[in-house]
Amino acid sequence: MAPTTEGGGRPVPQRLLAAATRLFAERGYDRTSVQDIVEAAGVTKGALYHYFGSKDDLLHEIYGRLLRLQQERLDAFADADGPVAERLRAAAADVVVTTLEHLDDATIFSRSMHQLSPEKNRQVRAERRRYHERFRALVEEGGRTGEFSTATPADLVVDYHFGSVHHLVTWYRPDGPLTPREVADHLADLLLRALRP
Amino acid sequence: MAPTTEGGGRPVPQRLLAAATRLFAERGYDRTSVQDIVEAAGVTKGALYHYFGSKDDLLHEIYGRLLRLQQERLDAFADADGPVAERLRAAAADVVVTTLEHLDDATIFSRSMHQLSPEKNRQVRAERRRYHERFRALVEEGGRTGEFSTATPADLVVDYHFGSVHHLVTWYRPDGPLTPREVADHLADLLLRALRP
Amino acid sequence: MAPTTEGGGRPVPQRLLAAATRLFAERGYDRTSVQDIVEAAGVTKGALYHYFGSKDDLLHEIYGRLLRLQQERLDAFADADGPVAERLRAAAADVVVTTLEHLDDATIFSRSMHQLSPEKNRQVRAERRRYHERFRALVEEGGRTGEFSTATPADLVVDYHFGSVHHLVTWYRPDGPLTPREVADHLADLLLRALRP
Amino acid sequence: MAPTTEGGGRPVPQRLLAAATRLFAERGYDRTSVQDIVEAAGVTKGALYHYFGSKDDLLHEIYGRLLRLQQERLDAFADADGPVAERLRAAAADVVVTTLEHLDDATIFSRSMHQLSPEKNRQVRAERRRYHERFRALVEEGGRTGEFSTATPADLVVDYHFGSVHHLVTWYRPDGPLTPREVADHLADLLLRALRP
DNA sequence: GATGAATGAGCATTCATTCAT
DNA sequence: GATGAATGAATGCTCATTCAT
Repeated sequence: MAPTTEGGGRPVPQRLLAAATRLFAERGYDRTSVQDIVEAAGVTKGALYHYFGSKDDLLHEIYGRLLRLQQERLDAFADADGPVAERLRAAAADVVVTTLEHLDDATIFSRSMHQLSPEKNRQVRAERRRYHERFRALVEEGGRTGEFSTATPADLVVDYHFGSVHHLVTWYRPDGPLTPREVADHLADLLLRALRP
Repeated sequence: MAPTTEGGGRPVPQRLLAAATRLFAERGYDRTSVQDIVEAAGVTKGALYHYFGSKDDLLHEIYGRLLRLQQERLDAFADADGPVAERLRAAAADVVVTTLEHLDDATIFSRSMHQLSPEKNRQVRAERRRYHERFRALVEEGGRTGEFSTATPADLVVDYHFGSVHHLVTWYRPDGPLTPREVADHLADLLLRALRP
Repeated sequence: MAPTTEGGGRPVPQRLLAAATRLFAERGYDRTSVQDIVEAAGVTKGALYHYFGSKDDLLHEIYGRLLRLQQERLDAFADADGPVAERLRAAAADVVVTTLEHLDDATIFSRSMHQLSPEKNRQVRAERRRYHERFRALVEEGGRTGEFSTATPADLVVDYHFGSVHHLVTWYRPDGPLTPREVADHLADLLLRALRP
Repeated sequence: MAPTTEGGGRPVPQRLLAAATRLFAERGYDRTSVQDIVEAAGVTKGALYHYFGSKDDLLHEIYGRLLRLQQERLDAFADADGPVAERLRAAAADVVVTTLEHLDDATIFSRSMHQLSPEKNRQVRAERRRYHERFRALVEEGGRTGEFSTATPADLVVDYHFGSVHHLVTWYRPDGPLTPREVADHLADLLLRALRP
C-alpha cells in the first residue's frame, strides 16, 4: 500500500481538503467540527494536525485555491488581444462559469470568509482587492476609449457585477433550467448593456 | 421608572434584540454566545428565555423585522402611479437605501440566514420569495410594454440586482465617499441602463 | 364564575394535584417541571406557589393521600371478625386492588419516593412502617394460632408480598387479560399457600 | 505507571463506571450530574465523553452488566441436572444472592430504568423479557410434571418472585440480621412453598 | 508520519423559586 | 388570591487543540 493514501487512493491532505470543502459548504465552517472532517476523510485527528496547523488553515487553503484560479483566469482574459468590450465580456462571463463550476468553494467563500482569523482575513482581502482592481482597470479602460459609459464610478460597476456573482451561490442549482454558460452569458450581457454609453 | 425597563430605559425584549443585532452583525451568529447577548443587554439569561424561545428566535425576529419593512416599501413603490420604469427605478433605489440604513440587519441577513433552524429557514425563504416575485413583476411589466429589453429572463435580472444589494454589506462603509442615496441612484441607474431595449 | 375554579370546574389545588399525579406517573418527578404542571392544570405558577410551598409538597401530598387510604383499608380488614387466614387474605388482596385502582399514585410511590426531601422522606417512611407492622401483626397472629407456618420471619413474609405489590406498576396493564380482582385473588392465594404449615 | 490509569490505578472507563454506579444508587440518575461523576472519578468531562456517548450510555452499561450476569447464572441453574423443584429453588435463591451482592446495580435497575432513552429502554426490556421467560419455563415445567401447583398462571408466579427481588433494594441492609444467603433461602422457600400442589 | 486519550473552557438551555404588583 | 417577569445556578454536552507514544 502506498504511504499516506487509503480510502480513495488520494493523498491524505487532499482527502482532508475535499472533505472539509464539502462539509463547510454544506453546514458552514462553525458547524463543522474537526471530528466531522477527519471522519469524512477517513483519517485521524492527529493526521489532520500533522498537515494543517489548524481548522482555520483548511479554510484559508480553500480560499487560496479559488482565488489563485480566478486571478489566473482573469489575468489571461484581461491580457488577451481585442477590444476591451470583448475582453471584459469574456472575463465577466468566465468568473460566473468558474464560480458555478466550483460552487462549494464559492459558497464557502461567500458565507465563511469573515470567520477566518483576523490575519488571514486581511491576507485574503488583499488578494481579493488585487482581483477587483484588475477587473476595474478593464472598466476604466473602456471608459477612456469611449466604449463604456462613465456615468457610474468603476468601483461601483465592479461591485455590481461581483455582487451578482456571489449571489449565485444562493439561488443557482445545477439541475435548474440554465447551464453555467447560459447564466454566464446573461450576466455578462447585463453588465455590458449597463455600460453602453 | 417604567416597568420592565432598566439599564437604558427600554423594555427588556427590545434591549435584547438591539444587543443581538449588533453582535450578530459584528461577529456572526455562531460566534455570538447567549452570554454575550445578555451581558450586552444588561439582563440575565433567564430573562432572555422568558421572552424568546431560543437563540434562533432572536435571529428569526431580526429577519422578520427587515423583511416586513422591505416588503411594505416595495409594495408602496410598485403600487404607485407612473411609468413602470420610474416605479422600478424608485423601488430598486429604495431597497439600497433601506439596506444601507439597516446595515446590521442586512449583514445578518446575508451571512447568517442559513444558520436558522430548517423550519424557520423555510418560512423566511417563502417571504423572501414573495418579495422577489413582486420585483420581478415590475421587470416583466416593462418587458410587455416595450420599455425594457426582454433579452434576459426576468428572474435573472432580479437576482442580478439583489446580488448587488446583498453585496453592499461587504464593501459599503458609512464613512466612505458616497451617501446611501448616491449609491442607490447609481445602482438603480445600472439596472435601468441594463434594461434599455 | 366561582372563584378559584376554571378549566374543569374543580378547585385549583385539586386540579394541580391531578395534573401533577398524571405527569409524575408519566415521566417521573424530576422530569416534570413546575411549568408543565401549571400548564396542564391551566393555572399560573403564582397560583401553584400560593397553594403549595414547593414542588416537593405536591409529591408529599400524593403519597399522603395513598398512604391514608391504604392504612384505613388495612385497619378495617385487620380489625374485622373471622379467622386470621381470612382477614390476611382479604387485606392482601385489597392492597392489590387499591394499588391497581390508583395506579398513577402507586407508580409515583414506587419510583419517586426517594426524591422527597430528607425530612418528608422520613415522615413517609414512618407511616409506611406503621402500615407494614399492622400487616406483619396478622402474619404473626396466624403463626401463634398455628394456622400459618413460622418457617420464615414475618418481616420477610410481609416484604415478599409488598414486593409483588410494588412490582405491579411495572407490568400490570388495565387492558391486559386479568382484572384487578383476579390479580388480587391470585397474589393473595400465593401468599396464603406459602404460609401453609 | 500503566497507561490510562491514575487516581486509583484502574483504567478511566472503569473508574467512571464505578463512580456512576455509586452515585446513581445513592441519589438517583436524574440527581447525579455528569460533573458529580467526573469529580468522583477524578477525570474531566472530556474524558467521560471520550469513552461514553452520553450520560445515558453509562446507565445502559450498568444495566447490561447486571443483566448479562444474571442471565448467565439463570441459564446455568436452569440447564443443570436434577428435579425441576431443585433447579427452580437454586435459581430463585441465586437471583437473590446476586442482587444483594450487586446492590448498587440492582438499586439503579429498580429505580432508574424508566429514565433510559426510549430506544435503550426497549432493548433492556427485551433482555429482561428473555430472563423472565427462562424463569417462567421452569415454573411451567414443574406444573407439567405435577411437582408444582398450576393454580396460578406461571407469569404471575414469576412476577411475584421478581417483585420481592426488586423490593430487596428498599429494605435490605448489609449490616442487618440476615446474610444474603439466608434471605435467599427464605425467599426461595416461600416461592417453593407457594407452588406446592 | 500518525495515533487517540485527555483537556478545559465554552455552549444553549432549563428550572424551582421569588416578589412587586 | 393571583400574576408573570426575573433570577442565578446548574445541566448535559461539544470542541479545537495538545502530547506522550
